[in-house]
Amino acid sequence: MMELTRKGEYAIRGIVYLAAQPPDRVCLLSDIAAAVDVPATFLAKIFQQFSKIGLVKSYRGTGGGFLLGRTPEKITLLEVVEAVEGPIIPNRCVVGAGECVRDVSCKVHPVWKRVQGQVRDVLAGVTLKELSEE
Amino acid sequence: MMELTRKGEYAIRGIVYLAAQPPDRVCLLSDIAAAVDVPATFLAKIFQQFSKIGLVKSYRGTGGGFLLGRTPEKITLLEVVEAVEGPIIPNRCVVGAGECVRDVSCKVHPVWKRVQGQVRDVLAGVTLKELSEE
DNA sequence: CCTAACAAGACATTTTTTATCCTTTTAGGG
DNA sequence: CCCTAAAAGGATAAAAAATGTCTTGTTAGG
Ligand code: SF4
Ligand code: SF4
Repeated sequence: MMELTRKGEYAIRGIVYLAAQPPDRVCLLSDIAAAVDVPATFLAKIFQQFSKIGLVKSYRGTGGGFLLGRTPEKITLLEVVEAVEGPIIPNRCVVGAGECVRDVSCKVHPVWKRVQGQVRDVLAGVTLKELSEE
Repeated sequence: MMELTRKGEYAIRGIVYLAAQPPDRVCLLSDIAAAVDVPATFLAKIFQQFSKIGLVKSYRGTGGGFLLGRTPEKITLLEVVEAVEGPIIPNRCVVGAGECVRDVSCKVHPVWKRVQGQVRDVLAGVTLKELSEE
């Protein structure tokens, strides 16, 4: 239960690698993939998701590649994870009202809310800066 | 990410229902299943898992059924969840050393440890007693 | 020995994960 | 203007996990 998928793990490895590079070094996807040992085609999909929400900037054509969208200290692990895995949902009832008919009186419901909060807090408390320093 | 499966949700609903019954009322699986709206055959599998580790006691034959293995205040939500979902594993590297070749120097690794700890703490802090009181 | 009830294992279906491939778009350089 | 580099996007496929069903076996009571 509660396991990060490979996609999530790959996403983190990829963007942490990017964060560890000199600030304006444009990185090729193929280089990142090789460095962090992830299938290049799969990492491509991941970085496309990053790109759409501005976590990374992408440049096409010769001399193209990827750059971090913001400075590493402004990107949290929570953002990275949620970018590819979607929101942190320990149980479907935390999505919103109406997901479960029992949620009004359910005693378990608030527990999942608490779990969600704790996980989010931990992940939001870590930035790419800390993760990329050696 | 991090979503409880139906199995886990069903497990909780089933055992919370059992905890809400009078202490020595033997409950039929079919009754529990109907009460908590879970497919009876699926719930059977779940209760078999509970039974193996003593979370519930089972009796076969006429007049048989299920009883809670311990008093509700001695059973935590963590036990229930782990009984059917396995241990709380936010990322495979928290399973143990050697799961990931990078774990020695990895900065992300301790974050997952922290997540694991927080989730376990929340779930371990809730007992069936609290969940079954109205 | 007949019936009630759980146990156990095999099987089937659906969904999710984990990719791969192909075509398109964008950009730079000669 | 073409050629090449590189990312974007979409379709597809294989593998794994989740979700559930079915059949048969076991245990106990009457
Ligand atoms: S925890 Fe309660 S509210 Fe949430 S899905 Fe389960 S029954 Fe519904
Ligand atoms: S977080 Fe680090 S140690 Fe854990 S699986 Fe990822 S790379 Fe390996």
